[in-house]
Amino acid sequence: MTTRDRIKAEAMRLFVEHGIDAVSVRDIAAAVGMKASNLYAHFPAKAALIQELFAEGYQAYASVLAETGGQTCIERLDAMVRRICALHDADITRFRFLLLTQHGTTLPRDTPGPVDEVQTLITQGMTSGEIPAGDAVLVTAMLVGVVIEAATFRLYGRLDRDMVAMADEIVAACRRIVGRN
Amino acid sequence: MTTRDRIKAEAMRLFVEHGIDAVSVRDIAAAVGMKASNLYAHFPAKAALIQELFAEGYQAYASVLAETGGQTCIERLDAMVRRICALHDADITRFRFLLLTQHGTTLPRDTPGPVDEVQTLITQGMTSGEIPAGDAVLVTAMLVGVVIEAATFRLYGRLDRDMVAMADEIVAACRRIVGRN
DNA sequence: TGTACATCAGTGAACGCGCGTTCACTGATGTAC
DNA sequence: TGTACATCAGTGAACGCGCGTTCACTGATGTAC
Repeated sequence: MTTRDRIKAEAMRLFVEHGIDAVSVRDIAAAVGMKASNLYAHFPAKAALIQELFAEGYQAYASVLAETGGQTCIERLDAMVRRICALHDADITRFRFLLLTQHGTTLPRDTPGPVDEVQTLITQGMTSGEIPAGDAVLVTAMLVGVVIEAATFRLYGRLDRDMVAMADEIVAACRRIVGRN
Repeated sequence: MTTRDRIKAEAMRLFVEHGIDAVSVRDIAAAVGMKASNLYAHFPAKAALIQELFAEGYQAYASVLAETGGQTCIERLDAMVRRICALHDADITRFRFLLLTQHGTTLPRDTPGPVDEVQTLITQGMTSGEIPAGDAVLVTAMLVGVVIEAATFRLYGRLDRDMVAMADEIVAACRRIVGRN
């Protein structure tokens, strides 16, 4: 693990624990075991570090969705939900970081995010007739909301099962939302 | 409108527009048309102002849910969703503020929030058998997620209809999630 | 084998800045006699 | 009617602080001759 990666890991941990604005570059440096000035040998600015963490995390979720296969749209939707659950459980800190930064950080508008992957799938399903026609964007919003909020409840201790353990119920709800149960 | 209320309104507007940490007490004072020092005649600290805004907004949502009537659980759930949609459309800035502060601000743990109102309803419905048995907390999370994410999509311009205009579709999805469509 | 040099992660001290907050003061307005 | 006083929203200047960032420097390690 390179020094650069250690900085990223410690920074994300601290951001999640205390909030982004409450963590100074001195805090991050101390967690890594160096002085703040040396962070600037690895990142041009604090904002660049945050941006990189966000973009990578967001990208990871988008990639996992983009790679998901399946014969029918419903099968693909099921698989997407399950893979997101698994990805969440594998790195809860990252999920929490994305949750924390989602409102406020802006991304390059051209790169498709996780939401776009779902929206594309739903739109296809409606076009082909596999899914009952409707407002594809609204349906996408509701699907995304179901997964995110379940994870958020887990984050704050309202739910204590892993996302993977709840995946069957979440998948079932998603199927009902799109109208194919 | 008292000076105190003007401070609260301008502060919320600025917080939503630029993010909480990016808005200084000088910014708020300038928006109201006074000097920063005079804010302290109305609020003991910046944090107290934020706390008050959050608590009031959160409370408003909880109250609206608590007051919702209806014969059956499903009727009450429908009504809750519609009232939340209306409340959202009536003050989008407040919704956005709550969205922004939800991760990071902590509330007095004893006061029941909007989420608790929904959870109580779902639990009752499952106990009485009106709603198919299941994990009441998970179902609550998914219901909350559906509404919040639809509003979030609207906030970021992915959806451009008012929440009230989408209420029928949202209500239908909620019914399917609880298993009574 | 020994010496000179290049590389490079990391340091220490300092910078200017804007932050939240305090406090003695002002000046307009209302009230008592 | 005029004077003295209380009230109170608002001001101006200053405070100490921690922030992000810069930069000349250090000291260990590897390499060439």
